[in-house]
Amino acid sequence: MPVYGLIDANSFYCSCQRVFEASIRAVPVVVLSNNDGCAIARTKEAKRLGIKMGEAWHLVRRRPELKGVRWYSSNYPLYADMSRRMYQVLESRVPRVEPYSIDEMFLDLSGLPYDLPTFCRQLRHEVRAVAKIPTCIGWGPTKTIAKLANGIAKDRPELDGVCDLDREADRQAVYRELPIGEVWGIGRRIAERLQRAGIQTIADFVAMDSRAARDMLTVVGARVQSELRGQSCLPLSEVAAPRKGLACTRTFGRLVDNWTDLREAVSHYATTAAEKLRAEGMTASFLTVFIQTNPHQKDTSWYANQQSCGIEPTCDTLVLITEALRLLRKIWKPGYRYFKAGVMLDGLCPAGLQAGLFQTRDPVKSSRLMDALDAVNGRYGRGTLRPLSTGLDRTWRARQSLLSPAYTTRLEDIMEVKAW
DNA sequence: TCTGGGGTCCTAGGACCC
DNA sequence: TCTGGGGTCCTAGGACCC
Repeated sequence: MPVYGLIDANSFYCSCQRVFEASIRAVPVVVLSNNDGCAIARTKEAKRLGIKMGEAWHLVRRRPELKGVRWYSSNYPLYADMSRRMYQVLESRVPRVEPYSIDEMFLDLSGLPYDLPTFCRQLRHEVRAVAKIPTCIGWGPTKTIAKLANGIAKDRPELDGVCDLDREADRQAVYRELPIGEVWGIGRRIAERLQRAGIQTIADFVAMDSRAARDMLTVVGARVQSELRGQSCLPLSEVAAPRKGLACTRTFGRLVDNWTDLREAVSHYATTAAEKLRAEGMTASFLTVFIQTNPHQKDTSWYANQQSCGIEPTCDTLVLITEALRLLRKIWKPGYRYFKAGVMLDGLCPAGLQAGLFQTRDPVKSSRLMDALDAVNGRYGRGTLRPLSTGLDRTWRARQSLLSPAYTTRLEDIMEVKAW
């Protein structure tokens, strides 16, 4: 029988901030989304103060009881690097590890010659000691059960950060207690639909006729049900599937009402998207540009539109900018105050695989230019060398009023320790 | 002052073809 | 001339995840 584990960092982004700032280790900490819009990570102290996931920060921060909360703009390069460190520790101790998200990894714990509760406690302590990140671990016969166990480990401090749902009897007890909405893969909509049908707890759902579950919730719901019954449907995969698309989209720091700024922003997003593409050694053959005014204000001043086109597979920044701006010209309407824009790339293929029969550009020249661009920016920092169309002032950029240093990924930001 | 930025998978329905 | 079935591909939209 397989045993799947799930290790999940506690308040990951906040924990990353705490690694480098001893003074915030015991105080409530919040990390904000791009543009300092809403709270996307909270420590348990912050949760206790009633700060909800996704709450608009400009509203929350006025509450008097939140005076002592320390908050940060999100710093993704830092979090990505801390995630890598966490993975390295796990990889050295567990035969197979599947990175699932930036702060979660599935573990294959099948057939290990250890007592699992003891082993998992040690694993937690090692991640804490080496990568400096606090975690919880849950496990069971399927990924869905491991995920559920992980949630329980988080909620119940008396479990010392681990939860074992490998035994049927333990699961049944848990299933009777927990609402169906707690299950991975059952979101708000589906939970509501199930509740209307009289299904409240996980036990109710597990007992539901499989055909009825399938008819109501399609194959997705049927799979969740099987997994909860202990039949594994979601295998562990150590190699990430090649991604299908990527995007660079941003809310502006202020509303943008003129063509020049919008053009700069879209050029900038196309540049970033192209950099991501090259970093993964891919080309794209489908490009989408979208713009929108404030979606929270849908009256006559609201406008949203998008345009897509197929392109000769490329990862060339200049080509992507040209195409993106051509699409932008088609959808741009003057007189609106734009709130957000984005560039999305699809039809991703490994670079160098499919040289088109009727190549209209010189691929050697393009790839040399892009290599040079990436080399300069790699050495002297992103954006050192960039197309002029991405703008000089860039006043539309998102707010990041409290961005912490990139402690582990930028040499200038490395911590200085003075001893005397 | 005013609300994130990514991704995935599945299904339904239309177009088109044999 | 009329009618039927079945397959593929594409897209939009919904639901989920972090």
